[in-house]
Amino acid sequence: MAQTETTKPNPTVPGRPCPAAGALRLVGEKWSLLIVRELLLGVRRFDAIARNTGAPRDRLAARLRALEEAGVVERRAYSERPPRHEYHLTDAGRDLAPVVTALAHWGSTWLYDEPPVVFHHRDHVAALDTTPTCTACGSPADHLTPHPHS
Amino acid sequence: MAQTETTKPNPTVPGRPCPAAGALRLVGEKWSLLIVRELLLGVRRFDAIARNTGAPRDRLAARLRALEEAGVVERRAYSERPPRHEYHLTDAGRDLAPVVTALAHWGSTWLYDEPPVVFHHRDHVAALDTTPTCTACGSPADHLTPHPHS
DNA sequence: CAGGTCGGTTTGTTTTTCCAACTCGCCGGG
DNA sequence: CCCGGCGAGTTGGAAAAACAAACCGACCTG
Repeated sequence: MAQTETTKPNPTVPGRPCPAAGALRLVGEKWSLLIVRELLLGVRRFDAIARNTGAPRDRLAARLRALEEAGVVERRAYSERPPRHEYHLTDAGRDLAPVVTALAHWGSTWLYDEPPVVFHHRDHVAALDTTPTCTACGSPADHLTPHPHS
Repeated sequence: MAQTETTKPNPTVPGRPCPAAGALRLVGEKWSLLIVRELLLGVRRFDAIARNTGAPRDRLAARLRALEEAGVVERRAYSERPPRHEYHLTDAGRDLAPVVTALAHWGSTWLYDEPPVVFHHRDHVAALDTTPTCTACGSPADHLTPHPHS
Protein backbone atom coordinates (compact mmCIF):
# COMPACT_ATOMS: atom_id res chain seq x y z
CA MET A 1 0.00 0.00 0.00
CA ALA A 2 1.18 3.49 -0.70
CA GLN A 3 2.05 5.12 2.56
CA THR A 4 -0.97 7.04 3.92
CA GLU A 5 -2.90 6.05 0.78
CA THR A 6 -3.01 9.53 -0.63
CA THR A 7 -2.33 9.86 -4.30
CA LYS A 8 1.34 9.51 -5.01
CA PRO A 9 3.50 12.46 -5.95
CA ASN A 10 4.14 11.22 -9.51
CA PRO A 11 7.57 12.82 -9.60
CA THR A 12 8.65 14.08 -12.98
CA VAL A 13 12.12 13.32 -14.22
CA PRO A 14 14.20 14.91 -16.94
CA GLY A 15 14.51 12.95 -20.14
CA ARG A 16 12.47 9.89 -20.98
CA PRO A 17 9.48 9.42 -18.70
CA CYS A 18 10.25 6.13 -17.02
CA PRO A 19 9.63 4.80 -13.54
CA ALA A 20 13.20 3.53 -13.33
CA ALA A 21 14.38 7.13 -13.36
CA GLY A 22 12.00 7.99 -10.53
CA ALA A 23 13.19 5.00 -8.55
CA LEU A 24 16.80 6.03 -9.02
CA ARG A 25 16.12 9.48 -7.64
CA LEU A 26 15.36 7.79 -4.36
CA VAL A 27 17.53 4.73 -4.17
CA GLY A 28 20.14 5.67 -6.74
CA GLU A 29 22.14 7.82 -4.37
CA LYS A 30 25.33 6.37 -3.07
CA TRP A 31 24.90 3.90 -0.19
CA SER A 32 21.11 3.76 -0.37
CA LEU A 33 20.84 0.29 -1.83
CA LEU A 34 23.53 -1.05 0.48
CA ILE A 35 21.55 0.30 3.41
CA VAL A 36 18.49 -1.46 2.07
CA ARG A 37 20.56 -4.63 1.73
CA GLU A 38 21.50 -4.50 5.39
CA LEU A 39 17.94 -3.89 6.44
CA LEU A 40 16.79 -6.81 4.29
CA LEU A 41 19.34 -8.93 6.12
CA GLY A 42 17.85 -7.86 9.43
CA VAL A 43 20.52 -5.42 10.58
CA ARG A 44 18.75 -2.64 12.42
CA ARG A 45 21.32 -0.54 14.26
CA PHE A 46 23.08 2.57 13.03
CA ASP A 47 26.57 1.46 13.92
CA ALA A 48 26.15 -1.99 12.43
CA ILE A 49 24.82 -0.58 9.18
CA ALA A 50 27.73 1.84 9.05
CA ARG A 51 30.23 -0.98 9.55
CA ASN A 52 28.63 -3.35 7.10
CA THR A 53 28.22 -0.87 4.29
CA GLY A 54 31.34 1.24 4.80
CA ALA A 55 29.28 4.42 4.52
CA PRO A 56 30.49 7.52 6.38
CA ARG A 57 28.32 8.17 9.39
CA ASP A 58 27.00 11.51 8.20
CA ARG A 59 26.00 10.06 4.83
CA LEU A 60 24.32 7.17 6.57
CA ALA A 61 22.31 9.55 8.74
CA ALA A 62 21.29 11.57 5.69
CA ARG A 63 20.33 8.52 3.63
CA LEU A 64 18.29 7.03 6.44
CA ARG A 65 16.35 10.27 6.78
CA ALA A 66 15.74 10.47 3.05
CA LEU A 67 14.63 6.86 2.89
CA GLU A 68 12.37 7.41 5.85
CA GLU A 69 10.81 10.43 4.22
CA ALA A 70 10.32 8.45 1.04
CA GLY A 71 8.45 5.75 2.95
CA VAL A 72 11.05 3.07 2.37
CA VAL A 73 12.38 2.94 5.92
CA GLU A 74 10.63 3.23 9.23
CA ARG A 75 12.45 4.48 12.30
CA ARG A 76 11.35 2.97 15.58
CA ALA A 77 12.40 4.15 19.00
CA TYR A 78 13.60 1.27 21.12
CA SER A 79 14.62 3.49 23.99
CA GLU A 80 13.69 6.89 25.27
CA ARG A 81 16.48 8.40 27.29
CA PRO A 82 18.82 8.15 25.70
CA PRO A 83 16.86 8.38 22.46
CA ARG A 84 17.77 5.32 20.45
CA HIS A 85 16.21 4.04 17.27
CA GLU A 86 16.28 1.06 15.07
CA TYR A 87 15.46 0.96 11.41
CA HIS A 88 13.00 -1.26 9.63
CA LEU A 89 11.88 -1.56 6.04
CA THR A 90 8.34 -0.74 5.07
CA ASP A 91 6.47 -2.82 2.52
CA ALA A 92 7.88 -0.54 -0.15
CA GLY A 93 11.36 -1.15 1.19
CA ARG A 94 10.99 -4.90 1.24
CA ASP A 95 9.84 -4.70 -2.35
CA LEU A 96 13.33 -3.52 -3.25
CA ALA A 97 14.65 -7.02 -2.62
CA PRO A 98 14.48 -7.98 -6.33
CA VAL A 99 16.60 -4.94 -7.19
CA VAL A 100 19.29 -5.82 -4.66
CA THR A 101 19.20 -9.47 -5.62
CA ALA A 102 19.49 -8.68 -9.33
CA LEU A 103 22.49 -6.48 -8.60
CA ALA A 104 24.12 -9.17 -6.50
CA HIS A 105 23.47 -11.75 -9.18
CA TRP A 106 24.97 -9.54 -11.87
CA GLY A 107 27.96 -8.74 -9.69
CA SER A 108 28.74 -12.33 -8.86
CA THR A 109 28.35 -13.32 -12.51
CA TRP A 110 30.46 -10.59 -14.10
CA LEU A 111 32.74 -9.23 -11.41
CA TYR A 112 33.86 -12.16 -9.35
CA ASP A 113 35.37 -15.56 -9.82
CA GLU A 114 32.60 -17.00 -7.81
CA PRO A 115 29.44 -18.91 -8.41
CA PRO A 116 26.40 -16.65 -8.83
CA VAL A 117 24.51 -15.67 -5.72
CA VAL A 118 23.10 -18.71 -4.10
CA PHE A 119 19.80 -19.20 -2.48
CA HIS A 120 19.54 -21.43 0.57
CA HIS A 121 16.11 -22.82 0.16
CA ARG A 122 15.03 -25.28 2.83
CA ASP A 123 17.20 -28.21 2.06
CA HIS A 124 19.09 -27.25 -1.06
CA VAL A 125 21.52 -24.64 -2.28
CA ALA A 126 21.02 -23.36 -5.79
CA ALA A 127 21.60 -20.41 -8.06
CA LEU A 128 19.04 -17.73 -8.71
CA ASP A 129 17.30 -16.65 -11.86
CA THR A 130 16.61 -12.92 -11.83
CA THR A 131 14.93 -12.74 -15.22
CA PRO A 132 11.56 -11.03 -14.90
CA THR A 133 8.59 -12.99 -16.14
CA CYS A 134 5.35 -12.04 -17.78
CA THR A 135 2.50 -12.53 -15.33
CA ALA A 136 0.16 -13.52 -18.12
CA CYS A 137 2.04 -16.31 -19.80
CA GLY A 138 4.94 -16.93 -17.43
CA SER A 139 7.60 -16.62 -20.09
CA PRO A 140 10.79 -14.60 -19.61
CA ALA A 141 10.37 -10.87 -20.27
CA ASP A 142 13.92 -9.76 -20.52
CA HIS A 143 13.76 -7.05 -23.13
CA LEU A 144 12.86 -3.50 -22.26
CA THR A 145 9.93 -1.67 -23.73
CA PRO A 146 9.51 2.11 -23.61
CA HIS A 147 7.09 3.26 -20.98
CA PRO A 148 3.64 3.48 -22.51
CA HIS A 149 2.08 6.16 -20.34
CA SER A 150 1.13 9.63 -21.54
CA MET B 1 31.77 -14.26 -21.39
CA ALA B 2 34.07 -12.18 -19.26
CA GLN B 3 35.91 -9.85 -21.57
CA THR B 4 39.24 -11.33 -22.62
CA GLU B 5 38.53 -14.32 -20.44
CA THR B 6 41.28 -13.54 -17.99
CA THR B 7 40.50 -14.04 -14.35
CA LYS B 8 38.31 -11.27 -13.09
CA PRO B 9 39.64 -8.58 -10.82
CA ASN B 10 37.61 -9.69 -7.81
CA PRO B 11 37.33 -6.13 -6.50
CA THR B 12 37.22 -5.77 -2.78
CA VAL B 13 34.68 -3.51 -1.18
CA PRO B 14 34.53 -1.98 2.28
CA GLY B 15 32.05 -3.51 4.66
CA ARG B 16 30.23 -6.76 4.05
CA PRO B 17 31.71 -8.80 1.20
CA CYS B 18 28.82 -8.89 -1.24
CA PRO B 19 28.67 -8.84 -5.02
CA ALA B 20 25.93 -6.21 -4.90
CA ALA B 21 28.46 -3.77 -3.48
CA GLY B 22 30.87 -4.55 -6.29
CA ALA B 23 28.14 -4.08 -8.85
CA LEU B 24 27.22 -0.73 -7.36
CA ARG B 25 30.78 0.50 -7.67
CA LEU B 26 30.32 0.26 -11.41
CA VAL B 27 26.71 0.94 -12.13
CA GLY B 28 25.79 2.73 -8.93
CA GLU B 29 27.18 6.05 -10.04
CA LYS B 30 24.70 8.65 -11.09
CA TRP B 31 23.33 8.21 -14.65
CA SER B 32 24.97 4.82 -15.26
CA LEU B 33 21.81 2.76 -15.09
CA LEU B 34 19.85 5.27 -17.13
CA ILE B 35 22.51 5.05 -19.80
CA VAL B 36 22.18 1.28 -19.73
CA ARG B 37 18.41 1.67 -20.03
CA GLU B 38 18.81 3.71 -23.20
CA LEU B 39 21.23 1.21 -24.67
CA LEU B 40 18.83 -1.60 -23.85
CA LEU B 41 16.18 0.32 -25.74
CA GLY B 42 18.46 0.53 -28.74
CA VAL B 43 19.52 4.17 -28.49
CA ARG B 44 23.12 4.37 -29.64
CA ARG B 45 24.07 7.99 -30.19
CA PHE B 46 25.67 10.33 -27.70
CA ASP B 47 23.24 13.19 -28.17
CA ALA B 48 20.17 10.97 -28.02
CA ILE B 49 21.35 9.34 -24.81
CA ALA B 50 22.03 12.76 -23.33
CA ARG B 51 18.53 13.97 -24.21
CA ASN B 52 16.75 10.85 -23.03
CA THR B 53 18.54 10.57 -19.71
CA GLY B 54 18.96 14.25 -18.87
CA ALA B 55 22.61 13.65 -18.00
CA PRO B 56 25.08 16.51 -18.47
CA ARG B 57 27.25 15.88 -21.50
CA ASP B 58 30.51 15.71 -19.57
CA ARG B 59 29.08 13.18 -17.13
CA LEU B 60 27.74 11.13 -19.99
CA ALA B 61 31.16 11.07 -21.63
CA ALA B 62 32.78 10.03 -18.35
CA ARG B 63 30.23 7.31 -17.60
CA LEU B 64 30.45 5.86 -21.10
CA ARG B 65 34.20 5.61 -20.75
CA ALA B 66 33.94 3.97 -17.35
CA LEU B 67 31.34 1.51 -18.58
CA GLU B 68 33.47 0.73 -21.59
CA GLU B 69 36.48 0.10 -19.41
CA ALA B 70 34.37 -2.14 -17.21
CA GLY B 71 33.31 -4.21 -20.20
CA VAL B 72 29.67 -3.24 -20.02
CA VAL B 73 29.62 -1.01 -23.08
CA GLU B 74 31.35 -1.35 -26.42
CA ARG B 75 32.17 1.70 -28.50
CA ARG B 76 32.05 1.20 -32.24
CA ALA B 77 33.28 3.64 -34.82
CA TYR B 78 30.69 4.22 -37.50
CA SER B 79 32.75 6.90 -39.20
CA GLU B 80 36.36 7.86 -39.40
CA ARG B 81 36.81 11.51 -40.20
CA PRO B 82 35.14 12.95 -38.34
CA PRO B 83 35.58 10.27 -35.66
CA ARG B 84 32.08 9.19 -34.68
CA HIS B 85 31.06 6.32 -32.49
CA GLU B 86 27.99 4.52 -31.41
CA TYR B 87 27.56 2.61 -28.21
CA HIS B 88 26.44 -0.97 -27.75
CA LEU B 89 26.01 -3.19 -24.74
CA THR B 90 28.19 -6.21 -24.27
CA ASP B 91 26.78 -9.46 -22.95
CA ALA B 92 27.55 -8.17 -19.46
CA GLY B 93 25.64 -5.01 -20.22
CA ARG B 94 22.60 -6.80 -21.54
CA ASP B 95 22.63 -8.86 -18.36
CA LEU B 96 21.80 -5.68 -16.47
CA ALA B 97 18.29 -5.75 -17.91
CA PRO B 98 16.82 -7.46 -14.83
CA VAL B 99 18.24 -4.69 -12.64
CA VAL B 100 16.72 -1.93 -14.73
CA THR B 101 13.43 -3.77 -15.03
CA ALA B 102 13.24 -4.40 -11.30
CA LEU B 103 13.86 -0.71 -10.66
CA ALA B 104 11.19 0.30 -13.15
CA HIS B 105 8.77 -2.15 -11.64
CA TRP B 106 9.41 -0.86 -8.15
CA GLY B 107 9.11 2.73 -9.32
CA SER B 108 5.83 2.23 -11.07
CA THR B 109 4.44 0.33 -8.10
CA TRP B 110 5.47 2.73 -5.35
CA LEU B 111 6.10 6.08 -6.95
CA TYR B 112 3.45 6.54 -9.59
CA ASP B 113 -0.27 6.28 -9.95
CA GLU B 114 0.22 3.97 -12.83
CA PRO B 115 -0.03 0.30 -13.51
CA PRO B 116 3.27 -1.52 -12.99
CA VAL B 117 5.60 -1.75 -15.94
CA VAL B 118 3.94 -3.61 -18.74
CA PHE B 119 5.41 -6.16 -21.00
CA HIS B 120 4.30 -6.31 -24.61
CA HIS B 121 4.65 -9.96 -25.36
CA ARG B 122 3.60 -10.95 -28.84
CA ASP B 123 -0.12 -10.49 -28.67
CA HIS B 124 -0.80 -9.49 -25.08
CA VAL B 125 0.00 -6.74 -22.64
CA ALA B 126 0.62 -7.79 -19.07
CA ALA B 127 2.44 -6.84 -15.89
CA LEU B 128 5.82 -8.20 -14.92
CA ASP B 129 6.94 -10.25 -11.99
CA THR B 130 10.48 -9.37 -10.93
CA THR B 131 10.77 -11.83 -8.07
CA PRO B 132 13.89 -13.94 -8.48
CA THR B 133 13.36 -17.66 -8.55
CA CYS B 134 15.38 -20.63 -7.37
CA THR B 135 16.79 -22.45 -10.39
CA ALA B 136 16.52 -25.75 -8.59
CA CYS B 137 12.89 -25.78 -7.55
CA GLY B 138 11.43 -22.78 -9.35
CA SER B 139 9.96 -21.26 -6.23
CA PRO B 140 10.27 -17.55 -5.41
CA ALA B 141 13.54 -16.62 -3.70
CA ASP B 142 12.79 -13.21 -2.40
CA HIS B 143 14.68 -13.11 0.84
CA LEU B 144 18.30 -12.18 1.00
CA THR B 145 21.00 -14.43 2.38
CA PRO B 146 24.46 -13.26 3.39
CA HIS B 147 27.10 -14.03 0.84
CA PRO B 148 28.64 -17.40 1.66
CA HIS B 149 32.13 -16.99 0.22
CA SER B 150 35.36 -16.75 2.17
C1' DC C 1 35.10 8.19 38.54
C1' DA C 2 37.37 6.23 34.14
C1' DG C 3 36.27 4.14 30.21
C1' DG C 4 33.09 2.37 26.74
C1' DT C 5 28.73 2.22 23.79
C1' DC C 6 25.34 4.15 20.83
C1' DG C 7 23.62 7.41 17.60
C1' DG C 8 24.46 10.72 15.79
C1' DT C 9 26.45 16.10 14.49
C1' DT C 10 30.23 19.31 13.40
C1' DT C 11 34.27 20.77 11.01
C1' DG C 12 37.29 21.34 7.39
C1' DT C 13 38.90 19.35 3.15
C1' DT C 14 38.58 16.80 -1.10
C1' DT C 15 35.63 15.11 -5.05
C1' DT C 16 31.86 15.32 -8.00
C1' DT C 17 28.56 17.40 -10.39
C1' DC C 18 26.56 20.79 -13.06
C1' DC C 19 25.97 24.13 -16.71
C1' DA C 20 27.14 26.99 -20.34
C1' DA C 21 30.30 27.93 -23.64
C1' DC C 22 33.62 26.40 -26.75
C1' DT C 23 36.05 23.29 -30.09
C1' DC C 24 36.81 20.29 -34.02
C1' DG C 25 35.67 18.20 -38.37
C1' DC C 26 32.65 17.86 -41.58
C1' DC C 27 28.35 18.69 -44.66
C1' DG C 28 24.92 21.40 -47.31
C1' DG C 29 23.28 25.48 -49.09
C1' DG C 30 23.59 29.97 -51.40
C1' DC D 1 33.87 30.50 -50.72
C1' DC D 2 31.44 31.63 -46.59
C1' DC D 3 27.78 30.61 -43.32
C1' DG D 4 25.23 27.90 -40.42
C1' DG D 5 24.33 23.52 -38.37
C1' DC D 6 25.17 18.89 -36.56
C1' DG D 7 27.44 15.34 -33.83
C1' DA D 8 30.43 14.45 -30.27
C1' DG D 9 32.58 15.68 -27.30
C1' DT D 10 36.07 19.08 -24.04
C1' DT D 11 36.92 23.02 -20.97
C1' DG D 12 36.36 26.23 -17.04
C1' DG D 13 34.51 27.74 -13.00
C1' DA D 14 31.11 27.65 -9.47
C1' DA D 15 28.02 24.97 -6.54
C1' DA D 16 26.88 20.71 -4.30
C1' DA D 17 28.02 16.42 -2.25
C1' DA D 18 31.04 13.26 -0.09
C1' DC D 19 34.69 12.20 3.01
C1' DA D 20 37.40 11.37 7.45
C1' DA D 21 38.06 12.48 11.83
C1' DA D 22 36.88 14.64 15.87
C1' DC D 23 33.42 15.79 18.95
C1' DC D 24 29.09 15.34 21.79
C1' DG D 25 25.39 13.91 25.17
C1' DA D 26 23.24 10.41 27.55
C1' DC D 27 23.67 6.79 29.31
C1' DC D 28 25.98 2.07 31.37
C1' DT D 29 29.74 -0.82 33.65
C1' DG D 30 33.65 -1.75 36.54
